[in-house]
Amino acid sequence: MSPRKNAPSVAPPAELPAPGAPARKAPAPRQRRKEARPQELLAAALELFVEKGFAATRSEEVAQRAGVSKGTLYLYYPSKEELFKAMVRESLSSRIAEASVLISQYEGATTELLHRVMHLWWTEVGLSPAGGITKIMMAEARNFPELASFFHEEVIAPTQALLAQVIQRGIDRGEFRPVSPMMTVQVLIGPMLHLVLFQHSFGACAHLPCENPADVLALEIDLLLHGLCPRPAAG
Amino acid sequence: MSPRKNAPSVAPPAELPAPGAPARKAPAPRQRRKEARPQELLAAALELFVEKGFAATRSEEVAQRAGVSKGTLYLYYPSKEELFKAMVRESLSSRIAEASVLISQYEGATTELLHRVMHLWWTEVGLSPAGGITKIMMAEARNFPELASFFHEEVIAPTQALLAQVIQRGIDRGEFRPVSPMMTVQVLIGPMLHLVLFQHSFGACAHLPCENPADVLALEIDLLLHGLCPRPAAG
Amino acid sequence: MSPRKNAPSVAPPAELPAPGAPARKAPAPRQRRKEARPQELLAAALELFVEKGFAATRSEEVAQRAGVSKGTLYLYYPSKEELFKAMVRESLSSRIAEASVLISQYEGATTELLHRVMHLWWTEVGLSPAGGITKIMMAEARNFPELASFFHEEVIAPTQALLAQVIQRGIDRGEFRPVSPMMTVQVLIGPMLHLVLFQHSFGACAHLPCENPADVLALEIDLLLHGLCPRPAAG
Amino acid sequence: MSPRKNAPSVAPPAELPAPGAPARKAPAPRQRRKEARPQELLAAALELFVEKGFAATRSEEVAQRAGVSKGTLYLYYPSKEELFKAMVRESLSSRIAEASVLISQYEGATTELLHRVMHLWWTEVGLSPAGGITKIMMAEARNFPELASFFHEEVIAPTQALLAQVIQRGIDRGEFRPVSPMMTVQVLIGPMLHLVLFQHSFGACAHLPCENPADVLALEIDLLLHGLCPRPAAG
DNA sequence: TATGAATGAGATTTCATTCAT
DNA sequence: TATGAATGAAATCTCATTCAT
Repeated sequence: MSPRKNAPSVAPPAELPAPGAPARKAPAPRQRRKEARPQELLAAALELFVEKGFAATRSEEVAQRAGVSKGTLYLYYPSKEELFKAMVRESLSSRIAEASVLISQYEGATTELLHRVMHLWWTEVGLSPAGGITKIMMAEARNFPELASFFHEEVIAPTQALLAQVIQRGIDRGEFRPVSPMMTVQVLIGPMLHLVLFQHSFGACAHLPCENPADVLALEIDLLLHGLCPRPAAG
Repeated sequence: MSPRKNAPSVAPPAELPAPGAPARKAPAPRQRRKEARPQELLAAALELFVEKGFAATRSEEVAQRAGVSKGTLYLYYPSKEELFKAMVRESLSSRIAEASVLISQYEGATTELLHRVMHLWWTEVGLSPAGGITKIMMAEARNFPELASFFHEEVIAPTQALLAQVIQRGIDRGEFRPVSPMMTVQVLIGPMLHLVLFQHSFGACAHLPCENPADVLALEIDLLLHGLCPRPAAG
Repeated sequence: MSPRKNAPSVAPPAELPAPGAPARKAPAPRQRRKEARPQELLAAALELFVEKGFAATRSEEVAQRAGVSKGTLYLYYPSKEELFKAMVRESLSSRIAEASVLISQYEGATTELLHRVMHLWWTEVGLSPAGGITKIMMAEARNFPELASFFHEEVIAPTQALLAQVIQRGIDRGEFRPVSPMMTVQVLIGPMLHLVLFQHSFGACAHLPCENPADVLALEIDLLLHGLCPRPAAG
Repeated sequence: MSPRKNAPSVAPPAELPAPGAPARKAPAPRQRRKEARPQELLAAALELFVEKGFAATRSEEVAQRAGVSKGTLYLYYPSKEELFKAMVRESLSSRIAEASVLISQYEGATTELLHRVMHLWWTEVGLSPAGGITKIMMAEARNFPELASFFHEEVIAPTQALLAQVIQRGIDRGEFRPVSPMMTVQVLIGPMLHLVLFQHSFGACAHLPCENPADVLALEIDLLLHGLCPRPAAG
């Protein structure tokens, strides 16, 4: 702390607003809604982190967008890093849990299940800002190893496990060829992630015509399931 | 926040030459081959930009790794941004030209051509540091729109055009189903890019066992060509 | 710079009551004896100011240690500075008054009186946290001039006057050489203060073996009274 | 780094000075004297640290007083803490070495030697700003334990050892009574330190008449050597 | 051509104090 | 009377870029 803060500044300038002036607009209403704050901050953080990345986002900007002051942010999250983690948990961890339920209860064909899981992810994550989180994690992983570990543990590993489970189910039921589940998961995830990353990077730059992502996705699923080559004796 | 503060650089590579060693013996202490300078700077830039991203890379570090002083860097490239562009041209633009030649001269089956093009890209770009450039462009695109435009024009568009040409060739020759070439390109690129991005982000973090990228790639091509579902009457 | 950032607080004393323990059982959860509040705040302030200094002590910490909220502190003392003054009056001013009484009523030899006054100060002030107040005043005097004035007036001047009175008594009664009382006071105070300051600074740092303060003090008094040089004809 | 720094602000406001204006006074001559800088910075640091303490001194202020910018300070010393240490070494460690030489070469009476050592310290350290260093170390020791350790090792311990050596010499030669050297050192140091601390705290506050420090010091030495009590059979 | 000292805007985080409840 | 959420001015340290040599 600076002593200057305590030592009463020599003659505090009379704080009177110019008479007639609009009373200097009291700094802020200083609202108090403790319960809502975390959500608001997390939402602001999500938007900004996705837009600019972790390092390039100023914590003050997050606060501002949430409508509070810089100090208030630190009242709720002790550091930018913790804010980020909270945002990830809020945005992604919960979706993974939902998908897990869907999968374990599903009874139909695995092809159908795969379709649904991928569409679910696409609409719930890919199309929402949350999809951009992966983009920034990829970029900042090496600069913030602790964040990378956290993300792997909290998001990547569970997601891969879930999808591998679906593939395995298809193999067990004779619906799929006997491929390696974990590797196939990579192949499945790849284009979707690519689509999302593209949306959140170049796609956000008002640029050349991107293909319609939904169509690309449909094509991808079709190709992966049935191949690019025509079936020799496809009756 | 600067990443350097948070990310306690994974062991700064001992910059000291072994004592007694001839200090890496630059041809002449002050008069090194000036023609080599740009290449050295570009090589250093490539490594560092890929490792840490554009914003988080300090220009002094680039200079240092190239063995020159900070001022010298600015003698060759008027700003960090121009350095980046030069590095992209050096690392990627030339590879695209090479591929273009290969494709236009190829005479065999398109399936085979696709295999070769993708393997070429994988070994020449994917496995080299140059693969990481895309990672950082995705992350920084929105923060540095001019860089994004440049990259799209110089790299993305040409690459997509090239691959679309291959797909079209396959369709024309009856080897492929009549899909949309541009969309199929996205599907093709997706998993490869994903693989590369992963290698350059989480893969660089000493983490959980990544699948072997080459195997994943092979599987991907196989799946895309022949599908995940077994062929009904695959003689 | 805030010291808290640099000085990784020597193990924040676990603030949690032992689980299951009755949470220190304040008489009534909300309705504690209001009369005790000022004392509790003053006691907390004394401890913390001595430990960390005036500027480096956060007012919230004082409140916390006293078991109230930050706002409550400001209900009793309008600023950190006023809190400090109140704490000084509570801790030191009263002791000076006691000593004054002792001196004016004393009837024996002045040597003896001096012994007693000094021992009194040592046990009542030097050994108690109150001794540390002088340490912080010395350090912060120039940053908080108003506090310095206050302290000089309230503590330093009266103490010196009191001791000068004792010396004068010794001279008047032929027990002491005819020295300057005020200057001799400085000499007397010096080592005691030094001892106290040391205790509250380096002595609190778990360091090299400090000499036993009480022994040092005894030696000091002995030397000042009888000198370091042996008496030529000390029968 | 913030991208905003790199991304060329949308339309840099034309930097033209108002025509006729004095060309905006080029920021600073940007002098270059590398060799002199450390001394200048250390001198500024000494003054300010002594005046305001370690925590309350802003590093920018140090730079300013040395006539350089904030950034330049960090070019020479990587942190405020390191600046402080360098300043201590510059100001105190060298004096201790000098005194050591004086003592080991001295041949006369120990009484005389003690006089000279103490006067030396008084003029070289006590009267110079360097004397204030001890003041701040006492105040900040508990907030900056690492600094405290450093200071003890570098200054306190060597000083005490040196003085103890002198006392021992006096005892060995029969000039002093057989007292404990280390404890006597404390007694010797006490009032001198007190004098110095006082000078640098309350004494700097334009206050009540302080006694003349030199006189107090002389009296102290006289008393310690010959005692306050008159000699029974002194001539 | 090459250097590296110097600059200064800027980013995170802290904390005395206020005030709605 | 008591709370504790909210504010915002500071303080340390970083780094792209300039420019005297």
